[in-house]
Amino acid sequence: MTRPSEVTRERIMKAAERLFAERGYDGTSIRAIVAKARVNQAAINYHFEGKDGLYREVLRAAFRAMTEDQLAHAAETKAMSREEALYAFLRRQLHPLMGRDEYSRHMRIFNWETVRPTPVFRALLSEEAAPFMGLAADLIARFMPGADRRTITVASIWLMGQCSVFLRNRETLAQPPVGLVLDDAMVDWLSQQIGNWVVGGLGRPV
Amino acid sequence: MTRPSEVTRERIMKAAERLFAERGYDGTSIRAIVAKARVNQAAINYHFEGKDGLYREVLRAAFRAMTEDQLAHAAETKAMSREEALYAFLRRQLHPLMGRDEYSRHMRIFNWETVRPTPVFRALLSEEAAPFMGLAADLIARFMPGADRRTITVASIWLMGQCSVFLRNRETLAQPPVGLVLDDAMVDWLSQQIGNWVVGGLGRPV
DNA sequence: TTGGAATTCAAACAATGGTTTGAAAAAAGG
DNA sequence: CCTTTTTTCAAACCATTGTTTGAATTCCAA
Repeated sequence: MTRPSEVTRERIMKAAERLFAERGYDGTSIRAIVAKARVNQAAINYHFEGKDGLYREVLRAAFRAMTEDQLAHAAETKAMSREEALYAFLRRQLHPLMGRDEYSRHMRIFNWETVRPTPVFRALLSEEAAPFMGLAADLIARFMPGADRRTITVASIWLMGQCSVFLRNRETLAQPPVGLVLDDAMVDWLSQQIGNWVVGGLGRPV
Repeated sequence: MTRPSEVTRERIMKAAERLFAERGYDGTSIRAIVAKARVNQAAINYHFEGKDGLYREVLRAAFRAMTEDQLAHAAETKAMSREEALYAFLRRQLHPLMGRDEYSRHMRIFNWETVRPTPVFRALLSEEAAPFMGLAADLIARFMPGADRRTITVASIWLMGQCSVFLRNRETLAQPPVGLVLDDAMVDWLSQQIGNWVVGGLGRPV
């Protein structure tokens, strides 16, 4: 409940989130975090019981913010047509392509986890991923009425992956030989385009 | 040209490839490599001028093998119908889902690079990625005659990304709450399914 | 104001990382 | 066979890492 301790705690969390997003867990040192946060080195052990504990806390916060954001839009999505809902979903997915806001950082942290998930992430996922997956599954089900569970599941994963190749390789794609410029207009066009392909693909399930 | 030195060089390369694929660059220590390769610790510095040099060499070899493999199939792909060619392309992409062969390891090494590309990888990509991209672009062009360059480019990237979500999250998807079992039959079914969606999507470009 | 708890701090610790060293062993060439 | 070069080896080196320590400081309630 004490005020000053909360301040440094918050400073550490903020700095750590940025660094973990940028360089991953292994690439981020305690000393780099405390330098950025302008706190003493021992503070991390005092407040989080080590680097692991800090990472767990950052991951938790990122995950919570992420699902909250998506679930907040769930209600309004239900009111849309299935096509509109799909475009909205894709746009929200592609949004991190621009800017370095909080949402983008969270995506980046999760990206690090995809190659070799830490136990912390695994636990988090098995606890809280269900409602998140449910959103995509609901959306898919509107395009594929009568499909079996496995198909719905795979299609949901497939849908979530539609944008990930652009998200993940953002930096690489911006350079030669591709040279993809990712401004606001481009993201708009991109979600439209991908949306069309997805609608067309799911529209005629063989 | 000396024989014995080539042997240890090869031993190191082989062990390093496996470990880099499994744990990434940062997660792999020199000591772990030499232990697996059964060589002296100083051998890496002697033969590769350090960890960086070894990694560069592994990356180069992986990249070369990869493009060779893809280009080898390019000819036979041209003879197929566009649908058949697409299924073949997808199947080759999804292949690393099973087994721990060389091809799968190479894909895994590249996966590590997508989060934060090393300068080595960047250079390699800008030098040799063009023919690789060209394959996908050619395939796409058969489905989208008359489309402009940008659309073709984006669609090619999109196509290559169709499978990546399954590849990259393989371990995570295998566990609850998704629990995707990835045996031979599943990979077959998966490429078929994705193929259908892609064909449908590209079939009606708005 | 004061006394005890919470927090900060600089310094040191222990472990692990990549790299270097200099001598010993092996191989190659004459 | 002897010399020269190449290759291996055990050990040490040095930088960096996460963590611990114990004293100093700040905070807050009594």
